[in-house]
Amino acid sequence: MADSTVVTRFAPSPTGYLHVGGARTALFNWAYARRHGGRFILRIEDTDAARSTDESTKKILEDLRWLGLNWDEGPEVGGPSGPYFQSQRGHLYKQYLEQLAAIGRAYRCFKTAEELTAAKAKAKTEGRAYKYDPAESLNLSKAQTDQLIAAGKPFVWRFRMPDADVTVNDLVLGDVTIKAAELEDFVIFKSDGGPTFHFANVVDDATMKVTHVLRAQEHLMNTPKHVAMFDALGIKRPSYAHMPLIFNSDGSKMSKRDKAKVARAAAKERKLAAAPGVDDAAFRAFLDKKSDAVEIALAVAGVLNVILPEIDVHDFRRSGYLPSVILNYLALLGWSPGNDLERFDLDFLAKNFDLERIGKSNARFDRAKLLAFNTEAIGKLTPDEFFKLWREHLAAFHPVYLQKFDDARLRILAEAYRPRSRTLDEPSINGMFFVVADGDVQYDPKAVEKVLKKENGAGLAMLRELAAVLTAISDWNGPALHAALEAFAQRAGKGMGDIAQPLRVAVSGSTVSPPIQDTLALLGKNSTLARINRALTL
RNA sequence: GGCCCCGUCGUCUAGCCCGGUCUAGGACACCAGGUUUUCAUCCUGGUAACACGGGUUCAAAUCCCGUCGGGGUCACCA
Repeated sequence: MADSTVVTRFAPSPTGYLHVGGARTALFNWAYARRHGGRFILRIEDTDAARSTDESTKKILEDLRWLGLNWDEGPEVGGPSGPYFQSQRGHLYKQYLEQLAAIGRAYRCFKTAEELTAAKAKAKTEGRAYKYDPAESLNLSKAQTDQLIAAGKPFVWRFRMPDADVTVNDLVLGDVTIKAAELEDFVIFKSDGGPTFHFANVVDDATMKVTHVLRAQEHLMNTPKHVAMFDALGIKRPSYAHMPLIFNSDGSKMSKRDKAKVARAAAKERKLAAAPGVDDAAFRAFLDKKSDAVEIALAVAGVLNVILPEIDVHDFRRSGYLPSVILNYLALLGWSPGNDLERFDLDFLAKNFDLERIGKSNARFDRAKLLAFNTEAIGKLTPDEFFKLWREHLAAFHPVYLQKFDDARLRILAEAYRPRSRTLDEPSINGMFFVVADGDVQYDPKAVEKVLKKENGAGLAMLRELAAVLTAISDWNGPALHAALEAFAQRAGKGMGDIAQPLRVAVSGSTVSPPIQDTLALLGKNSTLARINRALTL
């Protein structure tokens, strides 16, 4: 039964990429709307002009689309309640502010930030909890107010909270009551003439006729403010559902700074003196924890070859996770369908998602489990599906492959890696030796020592014999190579592993590659022999 | 610190609302074997939890209270 009255929204502020926590919020709102045949709105909360960027908006839209979370109303698709950028809805906020002012529920406050800070400090030294005292502002006469305005004194507008306890009927947590004494008159219009988050949020939810607000639990203490405004405006409150938070596996908050932390630790441990493309001052600031710039973290990670923790949806995309897997895993963080069911897709959520089964306790993000889900999902892909997805991944993150390989060869490479890939990025990284010139293969010293030089160069001796065997092969393809190598192994009384490893190190530089006959076939006879000859000189 | 929310294996959770079927189920991780041409898979088995203390009851993971622990929030950020 379609309940067309349900309207949900996802309202990110465009200050960076789409965070996984935000993605889950979007997912739940999307799923709830779908489940009830309602509408899902995307709204950009860019009231903070200093931090919001168009670039970020673009990225967030792109990530949502990549995930498959399509919105019925919002940027780029329009809708009856537009515009969908708060920066373009100023007239509405003004209008509702006037309405509140007219009924005495909004008033000017001329207190400066310094005065407020001082009052807070005083309360602290006196050991009492600070609470904004509205008396002075409320007692200002019309004449006094006019005079202050005429004098150009800056002011904010505050909302007059009711002198009563406020109960929020949360669909996940149940009734939550906050005592009147805990609530204070908060700012709804800043001195720069723009609305604060609280006000814009409420006016928009009201004018967009949002019926259900599904958001993270960190907003719980904002909700009394929000419902009080709905009440003052005489507008029916939407239903609220606050969901548990998502943390790192160590219990810390998942934040962009995690990337800086990991990169900084690596830079210090390896005594990195500079990072490419980063000027010295900025780099030093980064090391001194004065800056957590993501660009610097990425540059450091690049030279030191360390993997930064994934935080944003885009990070997981770059790491080669499938959108369906991210969605599935995220849904499990805070929701469960019961019946020991764990693998499901968007379609399932659109049919089965409900608020009753949202959990109340915070969850930790477990990358190992995400990886396991991804491994399984990739294992189920057909060769064609894998090829298509990997090709897209390469186009976005490793275009060098598309320059070096035509689709026919790329398809063969894809098939060599498909059964041994847990992410779309693993083959991209592990297969680098396929796309570099023969003379540029990087030899891993440990692999060379262990496989080629150990025991008086037994591996090298083996390689010399193999070079002769391979040179004699005219029919250069997987099955033929396999047959030839196996025959040689028989004659030499060796196991396949004894011959494969020296060859693998010689042609790839490492101990890891697809099955050796496939690797050699893909590389071609010339490259194979050239690399073996080079390895012989190591 | 005030206020608010939460508390089942290492992690995510099922079970809790409607006490008995729970000697607490699943998944991931971990451990031990096995398959394998490296890697990645794959197969088999195993370890592992109701935070603690009271109470209610014939019976409590399930209901009540307290303690402890974790988290959120206290901006002219959102």
